[in-house]
Amino acid sequence: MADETRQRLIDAAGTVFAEKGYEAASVRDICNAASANLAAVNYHFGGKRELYVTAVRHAQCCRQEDVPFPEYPADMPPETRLREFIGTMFERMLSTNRPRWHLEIMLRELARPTEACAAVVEDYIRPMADALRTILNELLPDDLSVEQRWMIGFSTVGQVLFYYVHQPIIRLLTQNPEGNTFPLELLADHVTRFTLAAIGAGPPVVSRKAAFTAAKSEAES
Amino acid sequence: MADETRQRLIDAAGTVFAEKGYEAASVRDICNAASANLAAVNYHFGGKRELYVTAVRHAQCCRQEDVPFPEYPADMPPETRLREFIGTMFERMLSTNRPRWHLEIMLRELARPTEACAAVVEDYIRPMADALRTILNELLPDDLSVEQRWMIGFSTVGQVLFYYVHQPIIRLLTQNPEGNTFPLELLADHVTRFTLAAIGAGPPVVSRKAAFTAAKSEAES
Amino acid sequence: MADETRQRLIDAAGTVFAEKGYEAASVRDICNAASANLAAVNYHFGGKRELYVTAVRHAQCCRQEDVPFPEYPADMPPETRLREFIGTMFERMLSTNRPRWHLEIMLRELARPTEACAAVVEDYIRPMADALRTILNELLPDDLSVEQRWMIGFSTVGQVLFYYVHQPIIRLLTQNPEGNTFPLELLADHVTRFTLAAIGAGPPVVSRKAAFTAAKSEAES
Amino acid sequence: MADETRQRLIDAAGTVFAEKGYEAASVRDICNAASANLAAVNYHFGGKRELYVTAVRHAQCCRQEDVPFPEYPADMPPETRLREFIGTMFERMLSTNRPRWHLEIMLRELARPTEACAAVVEDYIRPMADALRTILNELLPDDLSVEQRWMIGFSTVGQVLFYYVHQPIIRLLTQNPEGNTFPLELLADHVTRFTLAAIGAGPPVVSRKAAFTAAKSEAES
DNA sequence: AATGAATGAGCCTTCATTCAT
DNA sequence: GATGAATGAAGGCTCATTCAT
Repeated sequence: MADETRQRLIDAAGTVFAEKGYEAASVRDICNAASANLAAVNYHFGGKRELYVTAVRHAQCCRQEDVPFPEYPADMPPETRLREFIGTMFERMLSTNRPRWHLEIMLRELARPTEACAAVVEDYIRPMADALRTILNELLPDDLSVEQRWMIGFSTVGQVLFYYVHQPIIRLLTQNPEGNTFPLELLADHVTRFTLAAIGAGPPVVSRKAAFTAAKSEAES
Repeated sequence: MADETRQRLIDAAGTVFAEKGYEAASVRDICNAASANLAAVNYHFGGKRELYVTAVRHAQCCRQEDVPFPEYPADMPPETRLREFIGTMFERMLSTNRPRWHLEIMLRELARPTEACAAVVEDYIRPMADALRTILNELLPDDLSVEQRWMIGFSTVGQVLFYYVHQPIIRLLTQNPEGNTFPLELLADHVTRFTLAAIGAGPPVVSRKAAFTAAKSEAES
Repeated sequence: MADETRQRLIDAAGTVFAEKGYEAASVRDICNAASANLAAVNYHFGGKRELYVTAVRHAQCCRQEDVPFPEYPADMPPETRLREFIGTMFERMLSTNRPRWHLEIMLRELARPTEACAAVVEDYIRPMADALRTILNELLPDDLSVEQRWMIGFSTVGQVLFYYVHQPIIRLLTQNPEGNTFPLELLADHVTRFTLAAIGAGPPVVSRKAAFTAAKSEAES
Repeated sequence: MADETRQRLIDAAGTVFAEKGYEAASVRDICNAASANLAAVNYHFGGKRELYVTAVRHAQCCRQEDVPFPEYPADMPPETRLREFIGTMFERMLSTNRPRWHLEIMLRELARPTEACAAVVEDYIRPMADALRTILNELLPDDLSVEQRWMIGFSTVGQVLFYYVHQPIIRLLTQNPEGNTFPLELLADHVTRFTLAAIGAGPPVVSRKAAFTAAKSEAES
């Protein structure tokens, strides 16, 4: 019963924190949502802040289990692995199968970090970053500087995250007030091709010979 | 004196709201920061919420004046104009000349929209989106679907925004706890080249013939 | 213009005070209702309290002018004059011709007296009491004590006031939620006859030989 | 301890509300008077308004228990029962044995009804009205209209209530600034006799043959 | 003479927390 | 171990009032 209440509290906290943010969420709401006593939060966790940290930690654990990064076969080409990686990221973020709050609360944390942030980065983000770096290293020349590698990685995940973090703007801009504007697979394909082309590991995202070719030709002539 | 207090209040509100977020910011703090009376907020704006909206509106006005988009000469090639556009975005976001809160408060708004969001999008974001689209249209073939155009645009600005929104993660990941890890010009160059290469309008960001070439060769053989 | 604003302020104050009571009425509401500046109340009257007193004073003046007590012809029998007196009281109170607040504000004052009360009693109530006493004195024997005279007077006006002060209860009790349950003339007739009968100056309000007669007869037999 | 604080709060609220009225009474005052925490009101009652309603409800319960209407013996003549009824009313209202606020708060409610009023009327007033009607029915002929019965009842209780509601005027008029001007028993006797005489169920309140008799004689002659 | 700006005190309410049981 | 009662601090807001113009 003890752990049961504790767990209900964490789940409720996640939902409420994710929806309203840390400050606007009240322990009353959380306890009501968890059908728990008002004092239970302080009893089980010591306070609101600690409950928040616990909820964030819990979220990241769950998220990792939910949509784990695939184990790539040794012979899978890096382009395909990049596609898998990006596809998994999108799925983690935009998939509506699982409770949204697991991700929401983490991204909230990442955009406006609190004491729980460092742990999230180390336990959740850095593994992802490492996985991406491993893939990219296979696609990139060896003589790149560390900064360049970071920037290429950021350009990659920046594209993905944009669709999550700025979903509201996308909806307003495209005047598509409901639902995910673009199918997940389409997005994953696009970002993969965009990235591969940018690093010279694939064809441009647009089929026609574009301005660059023309410009280069001009310069050559 | 009338407008003076009002303005001091807006500035203080911006700072505090940007730093703590809407909920955690207290009218008392704002009034103290503005050396104004506690009741001044209600007198001048009608309430906390209205002050917030006013501050957001003010931020977007200022930001537009601070770092206006340049008027491009008619004969400037679109590649250069894209570089200018991205450079201006980075400057707007990461430049430390002006009070940070102007941008902070807007991005906060865009990630977690309130009633002030729609106005920001229409007045501030959409013009930027239009400017970008105009540039990209010159670089892209005519037969692209609307969705593809949006996605390419999002891939472009997504890279830029990542450096602002996820600054905390970048610092933690690169273990560079202070300052902007990368010089603005470097970032702008990178994103421009990344984007141009992705749409076939420029060379890859990495000089060496990368995996793609190899893969293509394999495929050709 | 000065006096004009002043007068508008008094009228608005009367309405608002009558409707909400002294505490619940705000100078803001009053100034808005009077289309006057927020500071006008303090400028013209010195403060909220003084405005209230002024409004009460004004109300009592107007009320007296509105429905003045008639000048009785010398030969009018006291029974008729009592009927006139009671009729005038009812008219003053329940007549809907004039703005209600003139009376409302005064009765509010009388039930829960403030500093304005004494003036109202002396200028408005006492003359009425004197008029009533004069009438009753003609109907009553000379050897009555002062207390008895007061009590008879109170029994008379108590009946009248009940219909005003406790109008809400009357509506609830008689389950007649709207309007004045009884016509003014009917009420005035009833109270007059009730009073006259009580002091032995008229027949009982009920025609039939009632219990008293029977009881007396029994006692006599 | 739980109910203890609650009760102290109700008592204090009653006193303060009765003295100052709903608006002018502050939760702070009430909590201080009850030696309770400022937040206790919201904790126990949910808010100021609810505390007020609770206090009114409590007042009416207590008042009924304090001075219950007597059970009349079957053979008690209706005149005596009327006297008992009026005496009880006066006792309920003017008796100084019990805290004044029980009644004050109820009469405040009845003169200026809020949401608590309907309950007071149904639970407290209507039983009294029924009791009075039962008594009067025995004294009145059967062919009276409903309106006439109501008016006679109102004339009766109007006399009684006048002494309570308009106590301040009575003191000012009779220039007797302190205490109850008239002994309760005297008042009850007076009102009873006044009423009985009015409905022809008793002798006039004044012994001497009054104007009516004279007038009647004149008319007869 | 009259007003827009500003003030400080006070309002009710909600908060996270603590404590006795 | 777990909870209902109670707390003190702080919240946003409205108030009547004052002041400089």
